[in-house]
Amino acid sequence: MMTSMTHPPFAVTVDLVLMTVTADRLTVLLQRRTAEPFSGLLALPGGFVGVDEPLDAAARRVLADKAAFAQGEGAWLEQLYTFGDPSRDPRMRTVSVAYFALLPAEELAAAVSAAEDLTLAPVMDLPPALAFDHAAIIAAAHDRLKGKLDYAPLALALLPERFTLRDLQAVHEAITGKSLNKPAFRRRMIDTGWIEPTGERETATSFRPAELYRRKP
Amino acid sequence: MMTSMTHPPFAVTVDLVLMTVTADRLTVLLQRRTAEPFSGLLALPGGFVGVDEPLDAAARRVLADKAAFAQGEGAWLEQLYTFGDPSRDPRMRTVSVAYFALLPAEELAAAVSAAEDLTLAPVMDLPPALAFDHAAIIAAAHDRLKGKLDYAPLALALLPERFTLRDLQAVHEAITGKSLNKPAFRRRMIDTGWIEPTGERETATSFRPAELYRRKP
DNA sequence: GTGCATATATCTAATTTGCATATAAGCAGT
DNA sequence: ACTGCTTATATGCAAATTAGATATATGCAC
Repeated sequence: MMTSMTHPPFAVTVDLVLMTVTADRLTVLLQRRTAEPFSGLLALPGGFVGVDEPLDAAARRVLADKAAFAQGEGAWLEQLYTFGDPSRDPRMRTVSVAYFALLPAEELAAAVSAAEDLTLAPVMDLPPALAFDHAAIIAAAHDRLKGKLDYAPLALALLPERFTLRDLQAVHEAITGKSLNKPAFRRRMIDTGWIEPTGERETATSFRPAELYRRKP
Repeated sequence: MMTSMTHPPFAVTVDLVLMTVTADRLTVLLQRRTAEPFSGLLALPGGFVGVDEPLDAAARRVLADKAAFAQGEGAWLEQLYTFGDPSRDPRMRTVSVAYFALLPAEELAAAVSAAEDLTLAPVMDLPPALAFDHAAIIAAAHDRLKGKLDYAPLALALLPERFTLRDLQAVHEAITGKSLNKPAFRRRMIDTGWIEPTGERETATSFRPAELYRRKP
C-alpha cells in the first residue's frame, strides 16, 4: 500500500441510513456511542471499509450486522452521497460514503429490541444532537427518499410481502408528511405496474377486508 | 494522521466529468494519459484530494485547472457518485469521488484547443477504451444529466448568458437524443420560471430573429 | 413588394388528475 | 335475519395539464 505527500492517506468509512416505517412514522436506526468522540450521543451505524472490500460490500456488511440477517438480502440499498469535510471527524481525515437502506419494520423489530444500544428515532423529530455530521446525512437520505418515491418502487421495500393499498398509502404519507387522495393514489399505484393483486384478502378486520397485493417480479 | 489495521489507508481522488454541448452534440472533456497505468488512453481529468482539502474544493480545483478560469465560478458542479472497487486502480486502493460539471462550450473552447492533451469526445460515441472505470463514470453522469433535466435548470449551465428558446431546445435534444415538440417545449420552459425574456433579439439571421432569454436570478 | 424561413400565438383534442358519489363486503349488535 | 357501522372498491365527472396542428408575425433577400 503506497502513500506519500501526493497521495495523503485517508480513512474511508461507510455510514448507513437504515429507514423503516412503524406506527405510520418514518424512523431511522441509530446507535448510542460509547467511545469518543461524541460518546453518549446517537449516531448512524457504520464502519471502516476493509482494504480489499468493495464499498457496496462494506455497506451490506454493516446492514447485515445491525439488522441481524444474512447479507441484508431483500433490503433496498443504494449509495447516497459522500461526506468528506476535513473537520467532520476530529481524530483523522475521514471520508464517509453514506448508504441508504430500507427495510420492513417487522424484519428489523427483533434486532432492535435485542440490542441495548440500538433505537429507531422518528425522522421528523430527531434528537437535537447527533454525532458527527449525521444529522445532515439523514436529511440527505430523507430528501432522496422523497425525491425517488414516485419514480422507483421504494415504498415496497418498507412493506411485508403482502400488503394492502391502504398500507402502501400510509407509507407514502409517513414519508412525505402529506395526506393523499385515496382513489387517485390507488389508480396511480396500479398504473405503475410495480404491484399485482394476489386474490387473497386481509383477515381479522371488523370491516370489509381489503385485497392483498404483492410486488411484481 | 492515524492509520492501522482497523483503519486501512486509502488514496482519495476526485474525477471530473465536465460536459458541454458543441455543434448539437453532448461531449465530455478527456485527457490523454502519459503515465502508467493506462498510458496513452483517454481519461477523465482528476487528482488526489489534499489532506486538508474539502471534496468540493478539490473538484473545483480540478475544474479551474482544466477549464483555465478562476475557481470555476458560474459552472454547474455537483457530486455524482463514489467509485471504490478494489481493482479499479492497479497501483493502490483508491476511492474516487466523481463530480459532474457543466459549462458553455464558449467558455471551454480556448482551454481545450490550447492544451495538447485535452479533447472533447462525444458522449454518444466514446472511444472504445478509456482508462480505469471512467466509461462507467461517464455513463453515470449522463444518466444523472438526463434524469435531472426536467427538474433542475441544468441546461442553462450549458448556454451563454443570452440564448434563444431554439438554442435551449437543441441542448435538451443533444442530451436526451430525442426530438421534442416545439410549442410544447417552449411553454414548458417558460412555465418553469427559470428564464425570462430580455426584450432583445438575435441578430444576423436570414429569417425572423428569435427573442433572447436569460436565466432568472 | 414577393417569397422564404423561422418565430410566436392560438386553438382543439387527448390525456391525466382530483374529487365526489355510489355500491360492496365484512362484522357487531339486536 | 336484519340493521347499522366501517372501510373497500368501482364509477363518473369536472378541472387541469399536455400534445399536436394550424395560423399569424417578422425579418431578410431579391
